[in-house]
Amino acid sequence: MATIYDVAARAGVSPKTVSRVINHCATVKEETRQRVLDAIRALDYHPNAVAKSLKQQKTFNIGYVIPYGSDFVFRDPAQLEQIKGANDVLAASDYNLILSVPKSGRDALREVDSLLKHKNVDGLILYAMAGVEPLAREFEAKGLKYVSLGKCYPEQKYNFVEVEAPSGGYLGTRFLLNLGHREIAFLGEAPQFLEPDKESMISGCIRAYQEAGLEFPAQGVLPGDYSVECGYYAVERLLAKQPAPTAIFCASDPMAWGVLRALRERGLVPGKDIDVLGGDDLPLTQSLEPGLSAIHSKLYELGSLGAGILLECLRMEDEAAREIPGRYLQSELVVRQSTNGPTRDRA
Amino acid sequence: MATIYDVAARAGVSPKTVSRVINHCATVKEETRQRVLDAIRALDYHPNAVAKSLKQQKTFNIGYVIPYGSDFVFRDPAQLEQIKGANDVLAASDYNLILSVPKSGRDALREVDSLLKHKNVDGLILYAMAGVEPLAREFEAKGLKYVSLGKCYPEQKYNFVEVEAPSGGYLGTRFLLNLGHREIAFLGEAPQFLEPDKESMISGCIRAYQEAGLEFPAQGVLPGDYSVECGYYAVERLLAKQPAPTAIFCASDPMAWGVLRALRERGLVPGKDIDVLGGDDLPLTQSLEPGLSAIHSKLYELGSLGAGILLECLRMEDEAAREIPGRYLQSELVVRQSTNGPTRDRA
DNA sequence: TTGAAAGCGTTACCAG
DNA sequence: CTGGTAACGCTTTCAA
Repeated sequence: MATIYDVAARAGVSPKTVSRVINHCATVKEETRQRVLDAIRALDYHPNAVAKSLKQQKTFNIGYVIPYGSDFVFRDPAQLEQIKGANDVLAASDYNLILSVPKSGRDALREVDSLLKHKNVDGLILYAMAGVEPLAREFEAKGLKYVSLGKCYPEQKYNFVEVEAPSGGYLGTRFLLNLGHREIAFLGEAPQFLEPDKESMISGCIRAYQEAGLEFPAQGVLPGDYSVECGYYAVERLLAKQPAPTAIFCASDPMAWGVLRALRERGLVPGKDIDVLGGDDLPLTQSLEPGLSAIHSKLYELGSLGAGILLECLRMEDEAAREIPGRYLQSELVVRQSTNGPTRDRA
Repeated sequence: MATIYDVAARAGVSPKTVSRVINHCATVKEETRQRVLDAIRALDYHPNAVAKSLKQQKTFNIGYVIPYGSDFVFRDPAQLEQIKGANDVLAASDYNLILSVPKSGRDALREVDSLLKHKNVDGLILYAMAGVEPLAREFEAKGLKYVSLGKCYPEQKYNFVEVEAPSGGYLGTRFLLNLGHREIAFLGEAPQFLEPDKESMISGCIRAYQEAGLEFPAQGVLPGDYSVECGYYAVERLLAKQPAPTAIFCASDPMAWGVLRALRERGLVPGKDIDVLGGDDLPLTQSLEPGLSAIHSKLYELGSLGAGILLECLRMEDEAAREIPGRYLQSELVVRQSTNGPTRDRA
């Protein structure tokens, strides 16, 4: 492998001049520049990234840490939308994406250590979920630049991007109430996935009821784990409620898919016999026919914005970079065929 | 940040001795070893991976290259199973996983360049699909260690792991024929996804027909792009065939999901009115109720075995490492509720 | 506009 | 069993 010295020798200049040419920086006489470029081509020279890293104390690697086990990550389409967002931004930059997902959630700390301690990342994207606070605190203590997807602890003010779950719940519930629904069943988030004190989608649902002057049916809420199965198996219990729900609002799309399937099997047609509203509006949902109405959570943007902010951090000088105010992403309602209001003649 | 010199100074030894302790290699007197360990702890010292890389000409990074655009990758559960397999193996090793997925398929070469040329990976996992041959040839020319998931070109003998598609097609078709089906519709692979000359699932289906002494209904084959939509929209054309198919065999699970949905909407119950067989047996399929029968393709193993082979390569001496014979993964049939044979009284 | 030489933090050859 | 010292390949201060 040719080094910068080989190039310098062949071009009859010093390594420094070659370096200047490579980094298109300084003013190099056009003629020498050409000579150097020729030598580079002739030797098929490519600068060694590792050496450059050592010198510049910069690796051009960014770690994307999801401290929750690979089952959770690779089989959840919502996770993948976030990763995709970050990937696309980083692919357009000079940075590499090091994906750090422990096989099991219990190995999380060890994984992160290997990235941090050995300092072969310049910054981190950290997926936030219950239990992540110690990690975030460690990053802060060590002065490591990071941005979290979701808040890592309630008081976090900086360096995060978060989908505002309550506002999604509010939007969806208001919509269903306006359609005339009075018996809505909710398949919400499981407490163990939420940061303590994090406001859930449900709190937004409650607000919508209050605004409408109605009492929120707390007994109509079931916790869910975001999965298809969970939605599928929840239907029996949801339908058992008295009075029977005329609509089901799910905190995630996969749960809604499971609900749709279970309803069909019971001969109930979504959007006709009973309304269903999803909570992510994932690409797969968008390609389903007939369409599932959903709260569109900007998951792709969560990832891309997070990566963008981190890159910005890395460009800034150290001190200021620590404190980029957190950003909230608002959800939007996408109405498709699964929500048409309660069936009058069925009530 | 403390360096090895700081530790050496504090422990009153030379950097070399510290190095020895860190790498648990040489024989260091227990007492000095303890002194060094104390110093390491006291200074919160962590070896710098970049410096180590430079010295050892080894980065401990492995690139996972999918030269096909992030839409394709992050929204295809089958891709993700493969990545998960590789991730889990690498997570248990000392290597980091650098995920290299261009935003658009057209940027593929540029992406790979940045990894290769700057040599900050020790090896590559390359996902093979139509058009990947030049990349593989380049790796070989440069002596870069890689393993491909799928063959990159027909004559490839070494360094690949492949799911044997024809044998899956054979298994599934034989099963359906044995159930008594005579009118089977196939939703196969799209030619643009296949390496030229690669045997498709369909060739295995044909073999099953031949063995049964039946003629393969070539007009019953539709190409698919593996997606849910594709399956959903194909149903109309599949059902239009004369005589009407009693079973639909899909080359991928997502296509089968789309088919199931479209059938339900037409009031046809899978496994009763018409049989459906999927081609991947993805985790999501496994969690569906009632179950979709499917050819279980070992996608997770594809990724994990690929990563395992690459790690093995990296441990070997250069010359020999280039030629690890390719491995084929056999699929298995998983029978669930969607395949029960043709309905006699409907024929 | 260009170059000599030091240094980034390791590892490793060769002495002691 | 341990230590001086030269690499690894690049950047960069300072001087010419």
